[in-house]
Amino acid sequence: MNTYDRGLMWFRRDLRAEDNAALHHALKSCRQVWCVFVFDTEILDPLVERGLTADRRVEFIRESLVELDQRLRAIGQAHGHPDTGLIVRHARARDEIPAVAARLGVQAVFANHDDDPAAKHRDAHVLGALAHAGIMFHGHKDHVVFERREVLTQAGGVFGVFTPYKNAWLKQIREEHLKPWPVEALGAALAPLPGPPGGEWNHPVPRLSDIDFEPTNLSAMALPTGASGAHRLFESFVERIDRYHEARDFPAIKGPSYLSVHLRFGTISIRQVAAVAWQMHLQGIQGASVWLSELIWRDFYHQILANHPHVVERAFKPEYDRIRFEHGKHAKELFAAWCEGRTGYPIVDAAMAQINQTGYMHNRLRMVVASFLVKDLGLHWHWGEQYFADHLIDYDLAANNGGWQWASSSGCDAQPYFRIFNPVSQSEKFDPQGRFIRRYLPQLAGLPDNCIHAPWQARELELLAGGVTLGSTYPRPVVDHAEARERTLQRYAVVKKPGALPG
DNA sequence: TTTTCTTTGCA
DNA sequence: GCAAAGAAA
Repeated sequence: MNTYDRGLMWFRRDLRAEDNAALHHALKSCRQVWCVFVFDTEILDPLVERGLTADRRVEFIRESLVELDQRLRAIGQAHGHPDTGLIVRHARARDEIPAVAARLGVQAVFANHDDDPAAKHRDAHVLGALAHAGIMFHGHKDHVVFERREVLTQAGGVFGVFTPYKNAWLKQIREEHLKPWPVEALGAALAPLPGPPGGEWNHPVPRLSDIDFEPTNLSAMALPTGASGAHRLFESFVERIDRYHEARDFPAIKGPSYLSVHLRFGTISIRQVAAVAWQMHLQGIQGASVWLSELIWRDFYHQILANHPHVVERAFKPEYDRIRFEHGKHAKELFAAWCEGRTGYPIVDAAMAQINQTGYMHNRLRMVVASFLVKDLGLHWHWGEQYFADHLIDYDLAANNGGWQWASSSGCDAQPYFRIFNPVSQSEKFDPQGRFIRRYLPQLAGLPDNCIHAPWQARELELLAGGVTLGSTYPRPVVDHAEARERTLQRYAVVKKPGALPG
Protein backbone atom coordinates (compact mmCIF):
# COMPACT_ATOMS: atom_id res chain seq x y z
CA MET A 1 0.00 0.00 0.00
CA ASN A 2 2.82 2.43 0.86
CA THR A 3 4.65 3.93 -2.05
CA TYR A 4 7.79 4.25 0.05
CA ASP A 5 9.19 2.45 3.05
CA ARG A 6 10.89 5.54 4.47
CA GLY A 7 10.39 9.24 3.93
CA LEU A 8 11.64 12.57 5.26
CA MET A 9 9.41 15.58 5.92
CA TRP A 10 11.37 18.83 5.59
CA PHE A 11 9.71 21.75 7.43
CA ARG A 12 10.48 25.28 6.19
CA ARG A 13 7.73 27.90 6.31
CA ASP A 14 5.02 25.50 7.49
CA LEU A 15 5.78 25.04 11.18
CA ARG A 16 2.67 23.13 12.20
CA ALA A 17 1.61 19.51 12.54
CA GLU A 18 -1.95 19.98 11.34
CA ASP A 19 -3.47 20.68 7.94
CA ASN A 20 -0.03 20.42 6.33
CA ALA A 21 0.02 19.25 2.71
CA ALA A 22 3.56 17.84 2.54
CA LEU A 23 3.34 16.21 5.97
CA HIS A 24 0.01 14.65 5.04
CA HIS A 25 1.40 13.23 1.81
CA ALA A 26 4.56 11.98 3.51
CA LEU A 27 2.63 10.16 6.22
CA LYS A 28 0.20 8.76 3.70
CA SER A 29 2.73 7.42 1.24
CA CYS A 30 5.52 6.19 3.53
CA ARG A 31 5.58 3.45 6.14
CA GLN A 32 7.93 5.56 8.30
CA VAL A 33 8.46 9.32 8.24
CA TRP A 34 11.12 11.43 9.95
CA CYS A 35 10.62 15.14 10.41
CA VAL A 36 13.44 17.66 10.12
CA PHE A 37 13.99 21.39 10.34
CA VAL A 38 17.29 22.98 9.38
CA PHE A 39 18.45 26.31 10.79
CA ASP A 40 19.99 27.24 7.46
CA THR A 41 23.44 28.75 7.88
CA GLU A 42 23.15 30.14 4.39
CA ILE A 43 20.45 32.45 5.76
CA LEU A 44 21.66 32.85 9.35
CA ASP A 45 25.42 33.30 8.91
CA PRO A 46 25.06 36.59 7.03
CA LEU A 47 22.90 37.89 9.91
CA VAL A 48 25.56 36.84 12.42
CA GLU A 49 28.25 38.47 10.29
CA ARG A 50 26.27 41.72 10.23
CA GLY A 51 25.94 41.57 14.00
CA LEU A 52 22.16 41.05 13.77
CA THR A 53 22.15 38.26 16.35
CA ALA A 54 19.06 39.50 18.20
CA ASP A 55 16.51 38.60 15.54
CA ARG A 56 12.87 38.20 16.54
CA ARG A 57 12.21 35.91 13.58
CA VAL A 58 14.86 33.44 14.67
CA GLU A 59 13.41 33.47 18.16
CA PHE A 60 9.87 33.10 16.80
CA ILE A 61 10.98 30.11 14.73
CA ARG A 62 12.81 28.58 17.68
CA GLU A 63 9.80 28.92 20.01
CA SER A 64 7.49 27.57 17.34
CA LEU A 65 9.78 24.58 16.74
CA VAL A 66 9.60 23.68 20.42
CA GLU A 67 5.84 23.45 20.08
CA LEU A 68 6.03 21.60 16.76
CA ASP A 69 8.36 19.05 18.32
CA GLN A 70 5.99 18.56 21.27
CA ARG A 71 3.06 18.22 18.92
CA LEU A 72 4.80 15.58 16.80
CA ARG A 73 5.67 13.66 19.98
CA ALA A 74 2.07 13.83 21.18
CA ILE A 75 0.72 12.62 17.84
CA GLY A 76 3.24 9.75 17.79
CA GLN A 77 2.38 8.85 21.37
CA ALA A 78 -1.32 8.74 20.56
CA HIS A 79 -0.43 6.05 18.03
CA GLY A 80 1.77 4.12 20.44
CA HIS A 81 5.06 5.54 19.10
CA PRO A 82 6.67 7.23 22.09
CA ASP A 83 9.97 8.32 20.57
CA THR A 84 8.90 10.56 17.70
CA GLY A 85 9.69 14.25 17.37
CA LEU A 86 11.50 16.80 15.28
CA ILE A 87 15.11 16.47 14.19
CA VAL A 88 16.65 19.95 14.29
CA ARG A 89 19.90 20.68 12.49
CA HIS A 90 22.07 23.77 12.21
CA ALA A 91 23.82 23.55 8.85
CA ARG A 92 23.69 24.52 5.21
CA ALA A 93 20.25 23.19 4.23
CA ARG A 94 21.16 22.44 0.63
CA ASP A 95 23.85 20.03 1.82
CA GLU A 96 22.23 18.89 5.02
CA ILE A 97 18.92 17.64 3.60
CA PRO A 98 20.57 15.22 1.17
CA ALA A 99 22.94 14.15 3.98
CA VAL A 100 20.10 13.52 6.43
CA ALA A 101 18.10 11.71 3.75
CA ALA A 102 21.07 9.43 3.04
CA ARG A 103 21.81 8.87 6.73
CA LEU A 104 18.19 7.80 7.37
CA GLY A 105 18.01 5.76 4.19
CA VAL A 106 14.81 7.40 2.94
CA GLN A 107 13.46 6.97 -0.57
CA ALA A 108 11.69 10.32 -0.70
CA VAL A 109 11.81 13.83 0.76
CA PHE A 110 8.60 15.85 1.13
CA ALA A 111 8.39 19.63 1.44
CA ASN A 112 5.93 22.42 0.76
CA HIS A 113 6.57 24.83 -2.10
CA ASP A 114 8.51 27.98 -1.36
CA ASP A 115 8.59 30.25 -4.40
CA ASP A 116 11.09 32.81 -3.11
CA PRO A 117 13.84 32.86 -5.74
CA ALA A 118 16.52 31.98 -3.19
CA ALA A 119 14.44 29.09 -1.86
CA LYS A 120 13.75 27.81 -5.37
CA HIS A 121 17.46 27.92 -6.07
CA ARG A 122 18.19 26.00 -2.86
CA ASP A 123 15.46 23.45 -3.60
CA ALA A 124 16.77 22.91 -7.13
CA HIS A 125 20.16 22.12 -5.64
CA VAL A 126 18.63 19.73 -3.08
CA LEU A 127 16.55 18.05 -5.75
CA GLY A 128 19.65 17.53 -7.86
CA ALA A 129 21.64 16.04 -5.00
CA LEU A 130 18.75 13.78 -4.00
CA ALA A 131 18.21 12.64 -7.58
CA HIS A 132 21.88 11.78 -7.77
CA ALA A 133 21.38 9.49 -4.78
CA GLY A 134 18.21 8.03 -6.27
CA ILE A 135 15.93 9.80 -3.77
CA MET A 136 12.67 11.42 -4.83
CA PHE A 137 11.70 15.00 -3.94
CA HIS A 138 8.00 15.83 -3.64
CA GLY A 139 6.87 19.46 -3.43
CA HIS A 140 3.34 20.45 -2.43
CA LYS A 141 1.24 23.58 -2.52
CA ASP A 142 0.55 24.62 1.06
CA HIS A 143 1.49 28.23 1.68
CA VAL A 144 -1.20 29.92 -0.42
CA VAL A 145 -4.70 29.07 -1.63
CA PHE A 146 -3.86 29.40 -5.32
CA GLU A 147 -0.24 29.42 -6.44
CA ARG A 148 1.90 29.98 -9.52
CA ARG A 149 -0.35 29.68 -12.59
CA GLU A 150 -3.52 28.42 -10.93
CA VAL A 151 -5.49 31.62 -11.45
CA LEU A 152 -5.16 32.86 -15.03
CA THR A 153 -6.89 35.30 -17.36
CA GLN A 154 -9.23 33.95 -20.01
CA ALA A 155 -6.36 34.31 -22.45
CA GLY A 156 -4.24 32.09 -20.22
CA GLY A 157 -1.99 34.86 -18.92
CA VAL A 158 -0.88 35.82 -15.44
CA PHE A 159 -2.93 38.62 -13.88
CA GLY A 160 -1.05 41.85 -13.31
CA VAL A 161 -3.94 43.83 -11.83
CA PHE A 162 -5.47 42.95 -8.50
CA THR A 163 -9.19 43.49 -9.03
CA PRO A 164 -9.63 41.15 -12.00
CA TYR A 165 -7.35 38.67 -10.22
CA LYS A 166 -9.56 38.83 -7.16
CA ASN A 167 -12.70 38.36 -9.23
CA ALA A 168 -11.23 35.31 -10.93
CA TRP A 169 -10.00 33.98 -7.56
CA LEU A 170 -13.47 34.30 -6.04
CA LYS A 171 -15.07 32.69 -9.08
CA GLN A 172 -12.65 29.79 -8.93
CA ILE A 173 -12.68 29.08 -5.20
CA ARG A 174 -14.48 25.90 -4.04
CA GLU A 175 -14.78 24.28 -0.67
CA GLU A 176 -12.35 21.56 -1.75
CA HIS A 177 -9.55 24.13 -2.21
CA LEU A 178 -9.82 24.94 1.48
CA LYS A 179 -10.13 21.40 2.83
CA PRO A 180 -7.49 20.57 5.43
CA TRP A 181 -4.76 18.02 4.79
CA PRO A 182 -5.19 15.87 7.90
CA VAL A 183 -2.15 14.77 9.86
CA GLU A 184 -3.21 13.46 13.24
CA ALA A 185 -5.01 10.36 11.96
CA LEU A 186 -1.89 9.35 10.02
CA GLY A 187 0.48 9.63 12.98
CA ALA A 188 1.18 5.90 13.04
CA ALA A 189 3.73 6.52 10.29
CA LEU A 190 5.85 8.84 12.44
CA ALA A 191 9.23 7.20 12.94
CA PRO A 192 11.20 7.13 16.19
CA LEU A 193 14.03 9.63 16.38
CA PRO A 194 17.30 7.99 15.40
CA GLY A 195 20.11 7.42 17.88
CA PRO A 196 20.11 7.62 21.67
CA PRO A 197 18.20 10.40 23.46
CA GLY A 198 20.50 13.37 23.88
CA GLY A 199 22.56 12.24 20.91
CA GLU A 200 23.26 14.26 17.80
CA TRP A 201 20.02 13.20 16.14
CA ASN A 202 17.76 13.09 19.16
CA HIS A 203 18.03 16.22 21.25
CA PRO A 204 15.74 19.03 22.34
CA VAL A 205 15.30 22.02 20.03
CA PRO A 206 18.52 24.03 20.38
CA ARG A 207 18.58 27.18 22.45
CA LEU A 208 19.21 30.46 20.66
CA SER A 209 22.75 30.57 22.01
CA ASP A 210 23.43 27.15 20.46
CA ILE A 211 22.96 28.72 17.02
CA ASP A 212 24.82 31.95 17.86
CA PHE A 213 21.74 34.10 18.38
CA GLU A 214 20.45 35.88 21.46
CA PRO A 215 17.01 36.46 22.94
CA THR A 216 14.98 39.51 21.88
CA ASN A 217 12.06 41.20 23.57
CA LEU A 218 9.73 38.74 21.83
CA SER A 219 8.67 37.04 25.04
CA ALA A 220 7.76 40.39 26.59
CA MET A 221 5.47 41.22 23.67
CA ALA A 222 1.84 40.27 23.27
CA LEU A 223 2.72 38.07 20.32
CA PRO A 224 2.09 34.42 21.07
CA THR A 225 4.25 31.97 19.10
CA GLY A 226 3.62 28.53 17.66
CA ALA A 227 0.42 26.95 16.41
CA SER A 228 -1.27 27.44 19.78
CA GLY A 229 -0.45 31.15 19.69
CA ALA A 230 -1.80 31.40 16.15
CA HIS A 231 -5.06 29.76 17.17
CA ARG A 232 -5.50 32.07 20.10
CA LEU A 233 -4.98 35.10 17.84
CA PHE A 234 -7.33 33.75 15.22
CA GLU A 235 -10.07 33.01 17.73
CA SER A 236 -9.91 36.51 19.12
CA PHE A 237 -9.82 37.99 15.61
CA VAL A 238 -12.95 36.10 14.52
CA GLU A 239 -14.81 37.83 17.36
CA ARG A 240 -14.09 41.23 15.80
CA ILE A 241 -13.82 40.32 12.12
CA ASP A 242 -17.25 41.88 11.44
CA ARG A 243 -15.70 45.26 12.31
CA TYR A 244 -12.45 44.68 10.43
CA HIS A 245 -13.37 46.93 7.50
CA GLU A 246 -13.95 49.90 9.81
CA ALA A 247 -11.16 49.26 12.28
CA ARG A 248 -8.24 48.10 10.16
CA ASP A 249 -6.99 51.53 9.11
CA PHE A 250 -6.57 52.97 12.58
CA PRO A 251 -3.23 52.02 14.10
CA ALA A 252 -4.27 52.99 17.63
CA ILE A 253 -6.98 50.32 17.79
CA LYS A 254 -7.02 46.54 17.63
CA GLY A 255 -8.28 46.16 14.07
CA PRO A 256 -5.92 43.74 12.30
CA SER A 257 -5.71 39.99 12.84
CA TYR A 258 -2.01 40.08 13.82
CA LEU A 259 -1.71 36.76 11.99
CA SER A 260 0.85 37.93 9.41
CA VAL A 261 3.82 36.36 11.18
CA HIS A 262 1.91 33.11 11.65
CA LEU A 263 0.97 32.98 7.99
CA ARG A 264 4.60 33.77 7.16
CA PHE A 265 5.94 30.81 9.10
CA GLY A 266 2.94 28.57 8.60
CA THR A 267 2.10 28.23 12.29
CA ILE A 268 -1.47 28.53 11.03
CA SER A 269 -2.89 27.09 7.83
CA ILE A 270 -3.97 29.55 5.13
CA ARG A 271 -6.77 27.13 4.25
CA GLN A 272 -8.13 27.17 7.77
CA VAL A 273 -8.33 30.95 8.01
CA ALA A 274 -9.44 31.46 4.40
CA ALA A 275 -12.25 28.92 4.87
CA VAL A 276 -13.64 30.90 7.81
CA ALA A 277 -13.26 34.21 5.98
CA TRP A 278 -14.86 32.84 2.82
CA GLN A 279 -17.86 31.35 4.63
CA MET A 280 -18.45 34.63 6.48
CA HIS A 281 -17.98 36.51 3.22
CA LEU A 282 -20.70 34.36 1.64
CA GLN A 283 -22.95 35.27 4.58
CA GLY A 284 -22.48 38.90 3.63
CA ILE A 285 -20.31 39.91 6.58
CA GLN A 286 -18.49 42.94 5.22
CA GLY A 287 -15.49 42.79 7.52
CA ALA A 288 -14.87 39.19 6.47
CA SER A 289 -15.04 40.16 2.78
CA VAL A 290 -12.44 42.88 3.29
CA TRP A 291 -10.17 40.55 5.25
CA LEU A 292 -10.58 37.84 2.60
CA SER A 293 -9.43 40.47 0.10
CA GLU A 294 -6.25 40.86 2.11
CA LEU A 295 -5.67 37.11 1.91
CA ILE A 296 -6.23 37.34 -1.85
CA TRP A 297 -3.65 40.18 -2.03
CA ARG A 298 -1.27 37.73 -0.37
CA ASP A 299 -1.95 35.10 -3.05
CA PHE A 300 -1.70 37.82 -5.70
CA TYR A 301 1.77 38.96 -4.67
CA HIS A 302 2.98 35.38 -4.32
CA GLN A 303 1.91 34.56 -7.87
CA ILE A 304 3.50 37.79 -9.10
CA LEU A 305 6.81 36.79 -7.51
CA ALA A 306 6.52 33.21 -8.78
CA ASN A 307 5.88 34.36 -12.35
CA HIS A 308 7.95 37.56 -12.43
CA PRO A 309 10.96 36.91 -10.20
CA HIS A 310 12.69 39.98 -11.72
CA VAL A 311 10.67 42.17 -9.33
CA VAL A 312 13.25 41.35 -6.66
CA GLU A 313 15.89 43.25 -8.61
CA ARG A 314 13.95 45.65 -10.80
CA ALA A 315 10.71 47.57 -11.10
CA PHE A 316 7.76 45.53 -12.33
CA LYS A 317 7.22 48.32 -14.86
CA PRO A 318 10.58 48.77 -16.59
CA GLU A 319 10.17 52.49 -17.27
CA TYR A 320 10.26 53.09 -13.51
CA ASP A 321 13.88 51.97 -13.42
CA ARG A 322 14.69 55.20 -15.26
CA ILE A 323 13.89 57.26 -12.18
CA ARG A 324 16.92 58.76 -10.48
CA PHE A 325 16.64 58.67 -6.71
CA GLU A 326 18.82 60.62 -4.29
CA HIS A 327 21.95 58.77 -3.27
CA GLY A 328 24.54 61.20 -1.90
CA LYS A 329 25.62 61.99 1.64
CA HIS A 330 22.50 64.00 2.35
CA ALA A 331 20.34 61.11 1.11
CA LYS A 332 22.09 58.79 3.54
CA GLU A 333 21.41 61.22 6.38
CA LEU A 334 17.75 61.41 5.42
CA PHE A 335 17.62 57.62 5.32
CA ALA A 336 19.15 57.38 8.79
CA ALA A 337 16.55 59.84 10.07
CA TRP A 338 13.80 57.69 8.55
CA CYS A 339 15.21 54.47 10.03
CA GLU A 340 15.60 55.98 13.47
CA GLY A 341 12.27 57.76 13.47
CA ARG A 342 13.49 61.34 13.59
CA THR A 343 12.03 62.84 10.43
CA GLY A 344 10.03 65.41 12.34
CA TYR A 345 6.75 64.00 11.03
CA PRO A 346 5.15 62.40 14.10
CA ILE A 347 3.13 59.72 12.34
CA VAL A 348 6.23 58.57 10.42
CA ASP A 349 8.45 58.64 13.50
CA ALA A 350 5.89 56.81 15.65
CA ALA A 351 5.53 54.14 12.98
CA MET A 352 9.31 53.68 12.79
CA ALA A 353 9.41 53.46 16.58
CA GLN A 354 6.82 50.71 16.35
CA ILE A 355 8.86 48.61 13.91
CA ASN A 356 12.08 49.24 15.81
CA GLN A 357 10.63 48.36 19.20
CA THR A 358 8.39 45.46 18.18
CA GLY A 359 9.31 44.16 14.72
CA TYR A 360 5.75 44.88 13.62
CA MET A 361 4.14 47.84 11.88
CA HIS A 362 0.47 48.49 11.22
CA ASN A 363 -0.30 48.12 7.52
CA ARG A 364 -1.68 51.66 7.08
CA LEU A 365 1.60 52.94 8.50
CA ARG A 366 3.66 50.71 6.19
CA MET A 367 2.05 52.62 3.34
CA VAL A 368 2.60 55.97 5.03
CA VAL A 369 6.30 55.46 5.80
CA ALA A 370 6.93 53.85 2.40
CA SER A 371 5.33 56.77 0.60
CA PHE A 372 7.36 59.12 2.80
CA LEU A 373 10.67 57.40 2.05
CA VAL A 374 10.12 57.35 -1.70
CA LYS A 375 8.05 60.45 -2.36
CA ASP A 376 9.06 62.83 0.41
CA LEU A 377 12.70 61.85 0.90
CA GLY A 378 13.28 60.88 -2.75
CA LEU A 379 15.09 57.66 -1.82
CA HIS A 380 15.10 54.38 -3.74
CA TRP A 381 12.38 51.98 -2.57
CA HIS A 382 15.03 49.22 -2.33
CA TRP A 383 16.44 51.00 0.73
CA GLY A 384 13.13 50.84 2.54
CA GLU A 385 12.41 47.34 1.32
CA GLN A 386 15.71 46.17 2.79
CA TYR A 387 15.07 47.91 6.10
CA PHE A 388 11.70 46.19 6.39
CA ALA A 389 13.33 42.89 5.41
CA ASP A 390 15.78 43.28 8.28
CA HIS A 391 13.28 44.36 10.90
CA LEU A 392 9.80 42.97 10.25
CA ILE A 393 9.06 39.75 12.13
CA ASP A 394 6.46 38.93 9.46
CA TYR A 395 8.81 39.81 6.59
CA ASP A 396 7.78 37.99 3.46
CA LEU A 397 9.63 38.71 0.22
CA ALA A 398 6.55 38.51 -2.02
CA ALA A 399 4.32 40.76 0.07
CA ASN A 400 7.07 43.19 1.11
CA ASN A 401 8.35 43.64 -2.42
CA GLY A 402 4.79 44.01 -3.70
CA GLY A 403 4.05 46.61 -1.06
CA TRP A 404 7.15 48.68 -1.77
CA GLN A 405 6.64 48.50 -5.52
CA TRP A 406 3.05 49.59 -4.92
CA ALA A 407 4.11 52.53 -2.78
CA SER A 408 6.79 53.61 -5.23
CA SER A 409 4.28 53.27 -8.11
CA SER A 410 6.70 50.96 -9.94
CA GLY A 411 4.79 47.72 -9.39
CA CYS A 412 1.86 45.83 -10.79
CA ASP A 413 -1.42 47.51 -9.97
CA ALA A 414 0.50 50.20 -8.12
CA GLN A 415 -0.93 53.53 -7.21
CA PRO A 416 -0.28 56.16 -9.89
CA TYR A 417 3.00 58.02 -9.40
CA PHE A 418 1.24 61.30 -8.76
CA ARG A 419 -0.61 59.77 -5.83
CA ILE A 420 1.52 61.10 -3.01
CA PHE A 421 0.43 60.66 0.57
CA ASN A 422 0.42 63.76 2.67
CA PRO A 423 1.88 62.53 5.98
CA VAL A 424 -0.02 65.15 7.95
CA SER A 425 -3.43 64.42 6.48
CA GLN A 426 -2.84 60.68 6.75
CA SER A 427 -2.06 61.28 10.41
CA GLU A 428 -5.17 63.42 10.94
CA LYS A 429 -7.34 60.93 9.13
CA PHE A 430 -6.12 57.69 10.70
CA ASP A 431 -4.89 58.75 14.12
CA PRO A 432 -7.23 61.68 14.75
CA GLN A 433 -6.67 61.90 18.50
CA GLY A 434 -2.97 61.16 18.19
CA ARG A 435 -3.34 58.10 20.40
CA PHE A 436 -0.90 56.04 18.35
CA ILE A 437 1.58 58.91 18.14
CA ARG A 438 1.47 59.44 21.91
CA ARG A 439 2.03 55.74 22.54
CA TYR A 440 5.29 55.67 20.59
CA LEU A 441 6.42 59.29 20.97
CA PRO A 442 5.82 60.10 24.63
CA GLN A 443 7.85 63.29 24.18
CA LEU A 444 4.89 64.65 22.19
CA ALA A 445 2.19 63.37 24.54
CA GLY A 446 1.63 66.80 26.09
CA LEU A 447 0.64 68.46 22.80
CA PRO A 448 -3.05 69.03 22.12
CA ASP A 449 -4.70 66.84 19.45
CA ASN A 450 -4.74 69.59 16.84
CA CYS A 451 -0.97 70.17 17.04
CA ILE A 452 0.31 66.64 17.37
CA HIS A 453 0.25 65.84 13.66
CA ALA A 454 2.45 68.80 12.69
CA PRO A 455 4.21 70.24 15.73
CA TRP A 456 6.20 72.72 13.62
CA GLN A 457 2.92 74.51 12.90
CA ALA A 458 1.98 74.78 16.55
CA ARG A 459 2.14 78.10 18.34
CA GLU A 460 5.10 78.69 20.62
CA LEU A 461 2.78 78.74 23.63
CA GLU A 462 1.30 75.35 22.80
CA LEU A 463 4.74 73.80 22.36
CA LEU A 464 5.83 75.28 25.66
CA ALA A 465 2.74 74.01 27.45
CA GLY A 466 3.27 70.57 25.92
CA GLY A 467 6.89 70.49 27.03
CA VAL A 468 8.17 70.28 23.45
CA THR A 469 11.20 72.16 22.13
CA LEU A 470 11.58 71.75 18.40
CA GLY A 471 15.09 70.83 17.34
CA SER A 472 15.79 69.58 20.85
CA THR A 473 13.15 67.32 22.39
CA TYR A 474 11.67 66.61 18.95
CA PRO A 475 13.18 67.27 15.49
CA ARG A 476 11.99 69.84 12.99
CA PRO A 477 10.77 68.26 9.72
CA VAL A 478 13.69 67.05 7.58
CA VAL A 479 11.83 68.03 4.40
CA ASP A 480 8.94 70.29 3.47
CA HIS A 481 6.16 68.11 2.14
CA ALA A 482 4.88 70.57 -0.47
CA GLU A 483 8.37 71.09 -1.89
CA ALA A 484 9.16 67.38 -1.79
CA ARG A 485 5.94 66.66 -3.63
CA GLU A 486 6.95 68.99 -6.45
CA ARG A 487 10.41 67.40 -6.67
CA THR A 488 8.82 63.95 -6.82
CA LEU A 489 6.49 64.92 -9.65
CA GLN A 490 9.57 66.18 -11.50
CA ARG A 491 11.57 63.06 -10.67
CA TYR A 492 8.80 60.77 -11.84
CA ALA A 493 8.13 62.70 -15.05
CA VAL A 494 10.65 60.46 -16.85
CA VAL A 495 8.18 57.55 -16.77
CA LYS A 496 5.72 59.42 -18.95
CA LYS A 497 5.93 57.99 -22.42
CA PRO A 498 5.84 60.70 -25.08
CA GLY A 499 2.26 61.24 -26.17
CA ALA A 500 0.82 58.71 -23.76
CA LEU A 501 -1.60 59.69 -21.06
CA PRO A 502 -0.58 58.84 -17.51
CA GLY A 503 -2.50 56.35 -15.37
C1' DT B 1 -6.17 52.03 0.11
C1' DT B 2 -4.73 60.34 -2.65
C1' DT B 3 -3.70 65.15 -2.82
C1' DT B 4 -4.02 69.63 -4.50
C1' DC B 5 -5.79 73.25 -7.06
C1' DT B 6 -9.55 75.40 -9.40
C1' DT B 7 -14.25 76.14 -10.23
C1' DT B 8 -18.85 76.43 -8.81
C1' DG B 9 -22.71 77.39 -5.93
C1' DC B 10 -24.63 79.46 -2.21
C1' DA B 11 -24.81 82.97 1.27
C1' DG C 1 -16.13 83.61 2.42
C1' DC C 2 -16.84 79.03 2.60
C1' DA C 3 -17.69 74.12 1.33
C1' DA C 4 -18.67 70.95 -2.16
C1' DA C 5 -17.55 69.22 -6.61
C1' DG C 6 -14.42 68.47 -10.46
C1' DA C 7 -10.07 68.18 -12.79
C1' DA C 8 -5.23 67.40 -12.93
C1' DA C 9 -1.15 65.45 -11.18
